Amino acid sequence: MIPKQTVNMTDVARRSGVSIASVSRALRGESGVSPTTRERILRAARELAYVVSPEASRLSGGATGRVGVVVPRIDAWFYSTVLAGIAGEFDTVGMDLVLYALPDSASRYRFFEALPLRRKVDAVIVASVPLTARERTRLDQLGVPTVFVGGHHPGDSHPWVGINEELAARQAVGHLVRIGHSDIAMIQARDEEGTPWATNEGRIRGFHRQIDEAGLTDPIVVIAEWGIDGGAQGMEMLLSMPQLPTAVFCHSDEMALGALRTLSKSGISVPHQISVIGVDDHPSADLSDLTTVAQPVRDQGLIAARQVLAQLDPDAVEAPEEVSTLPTRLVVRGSTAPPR
Amino acid sequence: MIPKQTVNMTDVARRSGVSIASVSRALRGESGVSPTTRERILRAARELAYVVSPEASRLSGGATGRVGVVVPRIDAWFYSTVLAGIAGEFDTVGMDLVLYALPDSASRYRFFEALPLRRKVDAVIVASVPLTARERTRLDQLGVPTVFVGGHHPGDSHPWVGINEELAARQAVGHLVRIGHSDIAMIQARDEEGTPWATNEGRIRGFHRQIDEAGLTDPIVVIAEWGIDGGAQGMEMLLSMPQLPTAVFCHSDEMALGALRTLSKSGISVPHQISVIGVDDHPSADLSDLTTVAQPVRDQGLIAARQVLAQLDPDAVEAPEEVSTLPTRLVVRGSTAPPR
DNA sequence: CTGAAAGCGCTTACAG
DNA sequence: CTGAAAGCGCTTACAG
Repeated sequence: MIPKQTVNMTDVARRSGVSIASVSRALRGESGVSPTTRERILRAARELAYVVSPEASRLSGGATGRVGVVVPRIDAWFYSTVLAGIAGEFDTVGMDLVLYALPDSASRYRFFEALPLRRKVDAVIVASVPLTARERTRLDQLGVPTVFVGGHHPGDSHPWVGINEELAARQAVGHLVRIGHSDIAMIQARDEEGTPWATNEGRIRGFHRQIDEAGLTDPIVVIAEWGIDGGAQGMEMLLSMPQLPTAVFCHSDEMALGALRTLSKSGISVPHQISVIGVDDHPSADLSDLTTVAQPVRDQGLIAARQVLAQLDPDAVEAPEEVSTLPTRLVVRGSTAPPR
Repeated sequence: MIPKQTVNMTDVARRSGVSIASVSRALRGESGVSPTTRERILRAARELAYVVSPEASRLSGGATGRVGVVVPRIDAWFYSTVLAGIAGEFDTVGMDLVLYALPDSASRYRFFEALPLRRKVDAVIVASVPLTARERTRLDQLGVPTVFVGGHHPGDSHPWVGINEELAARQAVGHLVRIGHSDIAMIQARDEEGTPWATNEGRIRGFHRQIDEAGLTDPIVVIAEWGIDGGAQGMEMLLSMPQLPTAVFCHSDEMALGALRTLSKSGISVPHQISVIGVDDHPSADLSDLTTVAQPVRDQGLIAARQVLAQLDPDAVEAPEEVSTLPTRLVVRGSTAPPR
């Protein structure tokens, strides 16, 4: 029994012997429909494999059943994992996910000026995109609930979920200090377009604070482009200096992996001659035996999704905390050891 | 100058002194509007910062401006990279991407039975999801153009883009044979739910064909679950056999990376005691110095996106081949060497 | 609890 | 070239 292409509410109404008004109410779980009628309607809808037209629903004042999700890029472990967390939650309630990637400043500009999401979604999740005041304003003009994942605290009343970047850096550097290192360098990440990523700022701050607290002075810092190759270059910079530090804190695991590659090519033994630590617990960190500070990533997506769903329908989902700072955790592996 | 939320076509019509029919025609660039009128309308629309309501447009016969994209999962390198390719193309024409992940058979079942994409999208891209006949039928019932990425050839007239999985496997095994190996094992991937992935089948076939052609007999084959841990387990199985092969062809780089991990833990030197090769050219393959057969992944998404856009508007985009088989390429790194 | 009807903001024959 | 009007498939007061 193949359902027709164009089953609409009228078909469901006819099949269950009621008006479309009742069908509409029953389908949206509104009160004011008798249990018997509701049951009959739901069965008819199921049998016809009926799907509400989001366009019509929206046009007459309903919701779109869609949430926009904005990420800097899709093909990076962190974001694809956050997306998976969001998608998993949305799937359980039948919410659709409209995906926007803003890989460069041109696409970011277009996005915030044209606001392509306008009138198309019930809510928005913004993952780790640093916003200017102007962009913040434009986002608010969408007039829908907005939830942030990672990046800067929105400051105002928007829900946020993420980690304490500064603390994560301190956990990493603290580990190095605790096992005896006093000559600790950092490979920092830079954005070629100068975007002020909260992650960068937080981890740099944490590094310096922890160094200060340990009473160490003048740590060496090199800055390279974000990513594996950047990490490799950062380590090359360190290698070109007169003296090698005994340990290196890398902005992220991906940069640490690049650093490890450079060290391996140079025949410098890890952790024997130098300790290396990252942040994230990227899947490759395990493979490369990299010590790191793990952050829960999928959970960040999951919680952001729940936050959005709770805002849209407080009865359907229990709302997480307005601000959820998830815990990070030191994962000790073979790339760190006491200095010789 | 912040545009008001509620400017509609009637406002534009009033301001330019014409009917909404003319406004609609002028705005969509249809013929049959005098230059003067058109000019007046466009100016009014600009002054009011008018944006067409996509809902209303769709409801009265227009397109949704949305394409559904279906992937088995989001947080795996291959799929997130394909998605990035698709998203990049869509962004250039303002097409929205509605994302669906089908991580297990339950979600797959729900998806194909409920067809949540119905009436919501202008077209669909299906990435590497093996389809039953029933699922194929259901997909067709969406009644929109459908394009496939990877996986099985659709067989019928749907466009497809992917690689020749069998050839990729032969390129890998051929390399091992060429440098002198004759004792070559394979670590195959299994799906816990028994899904018949085209990738598995193609690569297994390629392995055996190439082994046969080389005149080798009775290759050892172990089967493990897809992924890094599966690869590690597969190698453990090989290590428990009386004799180690001189080379191992792994279903994918991720499985090869797991295999390398096991070897490293066992103190077995690569490529000295055993050569390891994978398929994909996953970013970690470079880091781990893994020889592999590279496939273009982003391009698969990009081409699928163009294919869809061309079907929706032949004038806007030049259509790629109906069937695009992209080339794969041997990438020799340090994990393979002639046998001792 | 249930239904008839207005209306959401467009597109598109159909007339003129 | 231009406009009046039907209609897309819903939601939501308003009645009963």
